[in-house]
Amino acid sequence: MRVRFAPSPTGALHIGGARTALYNWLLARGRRAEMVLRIEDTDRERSTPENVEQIFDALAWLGIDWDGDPVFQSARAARHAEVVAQLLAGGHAYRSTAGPEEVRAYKEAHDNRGFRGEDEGTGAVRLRVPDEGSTIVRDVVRGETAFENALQDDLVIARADGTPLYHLAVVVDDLDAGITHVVRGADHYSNTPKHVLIQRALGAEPPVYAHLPLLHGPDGKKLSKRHGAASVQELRERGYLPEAVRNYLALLGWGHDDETTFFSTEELVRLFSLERVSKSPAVFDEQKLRWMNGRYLRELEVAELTARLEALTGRAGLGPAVAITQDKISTLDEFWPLARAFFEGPVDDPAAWEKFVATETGRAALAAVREALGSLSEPWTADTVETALRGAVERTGFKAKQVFQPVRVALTGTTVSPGIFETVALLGRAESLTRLDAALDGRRAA
RNA sequence: GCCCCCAUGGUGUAGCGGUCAGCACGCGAGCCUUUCACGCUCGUAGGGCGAGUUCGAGUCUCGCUGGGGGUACCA
Repeated sequence: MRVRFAPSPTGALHIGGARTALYNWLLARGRRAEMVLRIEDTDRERSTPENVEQIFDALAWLGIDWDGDPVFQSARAARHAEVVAQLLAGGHAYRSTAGPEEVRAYKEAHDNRGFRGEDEGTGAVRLRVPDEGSTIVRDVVRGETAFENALQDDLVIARADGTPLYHLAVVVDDLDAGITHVVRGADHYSNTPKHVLIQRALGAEPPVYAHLPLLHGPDGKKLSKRHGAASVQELRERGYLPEAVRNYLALLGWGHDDETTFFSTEELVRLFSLERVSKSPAVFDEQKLRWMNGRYLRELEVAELTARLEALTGRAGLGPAVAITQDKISTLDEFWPLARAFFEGPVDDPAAWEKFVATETGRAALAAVREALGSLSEPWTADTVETALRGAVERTGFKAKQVFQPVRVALTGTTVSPGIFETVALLGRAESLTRLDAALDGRRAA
């Protein structure tokens, strides 16, 4: 068994393409079979080196590998030409100058039957499609469908200049590579009878086909940039974890049973089967990905999460901040907004300042806390800080919240931060007192 | 226009002729609580429509409607 993945080589690895890659990969790895990668672009207009590099990066990030060197369709032009010549010689194809106009006219004159041309010895190469019978497409997820040959046009397989067209190229490349299972998007379903027709003309047996349901955006339209993240590159930039993306993507169009939601990659490899792939299109729901990502993120060891965040932000020494923010974030890029105050001082949030610091209770609370913390020496930990702060609360007679929010704003500038005791503990005695004094002096962060 | 596919709550899905139609996200309420989250509890909401087959249909058949895909000398 051998599968192949052929990304659209436009640079971005779209989410739909990523899922197709994943399914192929799971299938191959689960069966100890091979997966080859092919760049389908007969003239390399789209597959620039930069674009191809981006695709490779995205696949690597997702943890999807393949066997052998990637195949560039453009490099196989000679082989394609050879097959075209063979088809011509065998009478399975002919040359015709008929263009779209002629085809339309023919169909109008023939009750919408498929276009049939004359061999003119010049022009584009068209495959001769039988007038009778039908072409059966067998698909693991969709069953069997019969396409009437009489309705199918004699399709162009090579341009007048001899360069091959997609339908011819895929079939030849799959054949030569010994591909046994073609797992691709359902947008190719209606094209499949063409491929089978070419295979028949070549005397070859069709591979096993599996057409995956398309992915849509929340509006039911084809998934695109308008819907937010549309490529795995964007997912990566937004701070999603590859393992979470893999898990989520696997579930878009496939399910194991009625209750399992979390699958390790090993489990996916073991359990995945084409037979359980659903037929109907799915909507990519970033909210659910987000939730799932948060679950994965919280399960990471602090050291591991720290390493990933340091790689992402290019900063070091994030560990302590990571430890107290881990259960508050669901994507990697939610970390910095919560942690920046530890490294860059309080942020400026006038509304928070007005509401909690520039008030009478706020100032009273801060003064009480300044005093309590001022007289607290070592050890300076979340526990000792808590004792001190709770003591201050008691002395003021305020509610805990009335004291803690002003402190939070004084120290971080905002009303949203990690736990207040942990925050004070991490900031340290000197810095905490400095920021408290600044607030008491009415000096707001700039 | 023609051809093909699809159809369970807002979303992803389970079911494979007899279930109180299950699970998860989301949403709502409550609990927890120093903010925001996390976590926990409860709740909300579903088989497009119409026929047929059957003792019995989300599950089988047909029609309709809706959505999607294809229909290039694009991939």
